[in-house]
Amino acid sequence: MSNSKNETRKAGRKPGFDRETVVQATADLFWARGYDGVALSDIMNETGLSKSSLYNSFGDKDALFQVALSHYGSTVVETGGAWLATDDGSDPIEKLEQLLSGPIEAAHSTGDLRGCFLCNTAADGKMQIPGIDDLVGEGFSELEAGLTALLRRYQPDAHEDQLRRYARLTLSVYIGLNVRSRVKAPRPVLMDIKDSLIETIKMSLPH
Amino acid sequence: MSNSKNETRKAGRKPGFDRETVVQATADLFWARGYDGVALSDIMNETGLSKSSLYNSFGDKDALFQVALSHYGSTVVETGGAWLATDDGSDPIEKLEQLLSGPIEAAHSTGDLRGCFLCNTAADGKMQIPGIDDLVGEGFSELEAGLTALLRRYQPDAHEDQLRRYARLTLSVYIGLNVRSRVKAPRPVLMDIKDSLIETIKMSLPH
DNA sequence: ACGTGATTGGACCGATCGGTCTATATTTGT
DNA sequence: ACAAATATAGACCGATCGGTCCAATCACGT
Repeated sequence: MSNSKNETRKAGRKPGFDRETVVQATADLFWARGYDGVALSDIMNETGLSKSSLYNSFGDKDALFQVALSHYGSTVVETGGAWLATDDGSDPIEKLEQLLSGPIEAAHSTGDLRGCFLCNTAADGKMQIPGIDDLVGEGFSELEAGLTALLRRYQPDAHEDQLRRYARLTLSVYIGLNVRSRVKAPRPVLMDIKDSLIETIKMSLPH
Repeated sequence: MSNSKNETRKAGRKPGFDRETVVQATADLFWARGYDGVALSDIMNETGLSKSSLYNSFGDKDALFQVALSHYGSTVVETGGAWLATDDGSDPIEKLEQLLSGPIEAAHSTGDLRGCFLCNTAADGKMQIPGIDDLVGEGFSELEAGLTALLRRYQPDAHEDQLRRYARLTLSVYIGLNVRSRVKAPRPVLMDIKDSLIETIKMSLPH
């Protein structure tokens, strides 16, 4: 008889690793170096797992990448989207400023050139990997929703359509900012982009 | 001495290919599939040249990529920038509309998912390849200059600083648009981005 | 005609890739 | 205690990568 569903209570050795930790390390690798830039041996070195364990627990490289991007989506992107959407009493424009300053400071202050994993993946043209296109789409949708909520808080009287349109504009600017951060575009250029967008929002959604 | 300028005139077999054609084909490959997505064998197949000829005439894979991106810069980007900057009597807003519609139509009408070679390269994180960062920076600068000129034509009275800031904003939006086109973002989303930017320009640089 | 020197195709190379397989270790149900 | 099921390490595999080398080819200057 088989059993109900989840309990296939069988025997077997217990995994000697924490899944979350492994996924996190894998995501960091793919984030920093992209799909082609990461070899299975890199993941083995970083996680301490052997190839068999990786295949056993996650599947092939595509599946590994899928899991990594999914993890990024349910951590960085989701918390980011929620942070944008949350009304914590802060100034919405200030929050927008912080969001856009993120990639700029990452590149110019901390020298972090990873950019945004979602953006990198989208630009990489690796969309044939199963599930990737959906994950990217969902991630961008979450950010869009967060931005829409943020703008709604800034200007509650605006039409929903208009808020969404400016949220989409903002997201596109954010993507462009991330891309240009990766190539170390001069700080004044990036600052201009940030400032002009904020100026635009202020002007288009009068307070 | 017969010869013209520079050379040590020696004997030797003549190259059996047109350099321009080879560079063009190579650029198309790298554009469509990125650095890691193209093998030397792909270039050999596409151009008909053997590995030795490629190494002899261009150098290693990095040099090949460098030449390809440079070619893209001096054709697509340069003519694009010049087209933007030229005052051909057209409506500047209409020209802006055409620019931003480019990636949208490419993805949704012709199914062309190559995006922008410059943007793809920037996002790819392959900046350690010699000369690449400069080429990318120059390309973006050209587009920025073209956009600045375009906006100046739309609103000659605006301050140069403001024009440049909005040109940079436009370029960032354009990059984001290209990235999202590659992942087949829904057409309405992309149209919203385009429309909101144009609305923004109209509002910020009153006619 | 002839030799010099550049061009060319293709064999060849070591390294690395993603992926599989087998032997062994470890845990659980009976 | 024992068998079944799972986890792990590492050897192993074929394919492919970028790059080198060499012998054959060909054009030019003399």
